[in-house]
Amino acid sequence: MARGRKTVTIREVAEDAGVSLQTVSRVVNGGPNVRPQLRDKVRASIERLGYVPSLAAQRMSGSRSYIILAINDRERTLADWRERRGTDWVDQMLLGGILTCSKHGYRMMVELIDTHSDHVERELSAAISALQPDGVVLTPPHSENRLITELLAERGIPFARIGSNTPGPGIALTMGDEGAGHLATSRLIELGHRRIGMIAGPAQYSLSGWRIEGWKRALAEYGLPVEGLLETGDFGYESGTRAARALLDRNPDLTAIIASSDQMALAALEVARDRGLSVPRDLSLISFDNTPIVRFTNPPLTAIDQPIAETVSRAVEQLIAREPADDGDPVIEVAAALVERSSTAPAPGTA
Amino acid sequence: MARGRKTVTIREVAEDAGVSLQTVSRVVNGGPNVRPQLRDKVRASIERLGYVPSLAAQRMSGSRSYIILAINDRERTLADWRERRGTDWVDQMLLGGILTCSKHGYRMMVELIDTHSDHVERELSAAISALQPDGVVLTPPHSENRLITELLAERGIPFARIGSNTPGPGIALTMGDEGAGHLATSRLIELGHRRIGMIAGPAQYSLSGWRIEGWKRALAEYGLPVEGLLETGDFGYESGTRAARALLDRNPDLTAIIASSDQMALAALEVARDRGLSVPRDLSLISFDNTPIVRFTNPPLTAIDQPIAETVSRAVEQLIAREPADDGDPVIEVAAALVERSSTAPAPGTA
DNA sequence: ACAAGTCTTGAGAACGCTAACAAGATGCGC
DNA sequence: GCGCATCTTGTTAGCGTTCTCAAGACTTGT
Repeated sequence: MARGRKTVTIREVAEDAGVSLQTVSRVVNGGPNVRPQLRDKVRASIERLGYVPSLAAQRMSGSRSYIILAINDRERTLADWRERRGTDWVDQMLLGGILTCSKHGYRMMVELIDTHSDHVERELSAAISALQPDGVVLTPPHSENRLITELLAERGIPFARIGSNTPGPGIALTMGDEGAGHLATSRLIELGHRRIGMIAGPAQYSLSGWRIEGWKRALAEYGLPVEGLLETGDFGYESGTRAARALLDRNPDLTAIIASSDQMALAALEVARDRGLSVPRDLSLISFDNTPIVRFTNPPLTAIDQPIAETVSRAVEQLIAREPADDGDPVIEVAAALVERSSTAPAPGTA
Repeated sequence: MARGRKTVTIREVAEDAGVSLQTVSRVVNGGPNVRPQLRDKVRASIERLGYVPSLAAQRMSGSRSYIILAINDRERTLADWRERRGTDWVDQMLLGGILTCSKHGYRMMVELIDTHSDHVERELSAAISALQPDGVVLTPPHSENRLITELLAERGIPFARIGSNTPGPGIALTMGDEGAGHLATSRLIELGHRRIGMIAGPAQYSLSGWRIEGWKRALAEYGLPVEGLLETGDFGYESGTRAARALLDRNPDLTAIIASSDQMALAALEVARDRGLSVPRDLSLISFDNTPIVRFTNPPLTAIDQPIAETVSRAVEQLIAREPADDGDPVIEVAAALVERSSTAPAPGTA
């Protein structure tokens, strides 16, 4: 079987252009000191032969690997997948990442790792040794995992922590969860709501805590109570059902709920329907994430939009631009926005 | 800045175990002729030092690259993303791919390519030269792009065509679209429907044609008419709206619609609601894809479930297991299933 | 016009691994 | 016990690129 034509190497380009390997390499990498005339000649040869440098060889020669590694939680990803729950979050981060990587001649690779297992270090370590990425993007809950951040810091690999707002090591990229929690709550208060329940995410995600903080701050600003209005879920549908029931059982006068994920909001919507509560007439609902699902529910949900793709994109930009011996790692905020749909309305009995 | 500890190389393992590099290499790759005693000794050293072979170096030395490349349509992916339409399809294929790759010590990389641009060849060629993947997974509409399949065949790179049922070159993996179209249509006929409209996908996707074939076959089996019952969309929401309107305008007696994507089905649902038609009382609806969205619509949609993850997983298995000089490329079918929810009911006026 | 730079180019080593070959050890049949 | 095949281990030569260093060509200031 004809193995097809051999790959074009830098050597062939060098011969074709009548220069040394090193000169071609300089042209390819935009090296500074090459006469324009020669440069054009080399470029012509590259174009004609269709030369593209081999990633593997580039890595081998000790420079960059042109690979950014994205770490996702295997457990959660698998569960989402198995239950066909939709993994839009993964999607978004991948898109933002891949697009930005390709813009800079990089590639993004995804690795699934169990945060909870005691192999975390080993798994991550193996991935890094095999790939030797130029940067790593950590998604929650990995962003907060000390074992992971310390390993990366020790290895001297630049990394970004998505959904974290604590300063280094590693670039932190937050979507302003405290602000988003505050924003959603404030809006409900403006609409006349006084008893606003919160279905938070698991404590293991620090962003869960921040959203709660924002919610509390808004309530405090209006002197509204907090007691008995907080429930915790795991972002999944079932946990949302439990939480919504608990909230409504405990607070007959509840008129609004903020859910920390679309799935939990969907569950709350269903619970409300079961109890004969009309959304938004009797109960207003705001969710977090704004995945495609919430546009097609009945009614469509008002939601906090998480600019995940944008955030990951920013993270990748930072990692690629990063100088090896750079100064302190920044904390970057990509603000979330409130998208109003039809699950929010003035509180019952309001003008 | 301390660059962190250096990566462990095969050389260090060899020294630690007191053997040659080659022996370590053999142990790592499961080479056949190593004395058990030595093998265990080497394994112990590997374990102790935490050695993991460098992907780049492995590729360099002329063997496999341990990389499977997945090609997606940039245009469509970007549009999906921009409009936050949900790219569950991408998700599913990624998951199936990544999981199966990692099971075999491979990695999956995603590349977005414009099918329509005249750079297709160049883009693909560049990706292949840079990555030198051991296999390529083509998703629709790339699966049918001659420029692409010929390029891959010529280069001698094993590849799989998802959503295609025509024999080689390249492994074909179909979800049985003709059968699925037939299945959905038959079910509706069983329910007493006689005027069943079809909103097909774009002709550029060959699976669109197959679904139409299945629909026609089922109708023909019952001597039912086809005329005026076919509309074409582009899988997107807006096109679904247009198609559904056209269908209902032209056929006042229409009692069922099959839509070739969830988005188009959602649009049809909305059109029906606008016209005061109750789903499923007045109009039954079956969609293709079964993405998470359709579980949360009102009513939840009956849908043909596309086993995308499963299919991609099978594709990857095939590619990895592939011997270089293998015999003919197979055509593999991973059958789709009908998931009944609440958008289908007996035709109006039926027992 | 000359010394001291700066720009431009090239030669050779190195990156970490495996393929191909070579050589020594072991087993087998007779 | 000898010759041959087989098993086991080691040695050497790349794979395609960039890095380091060195040498030649060109500037510039005086």
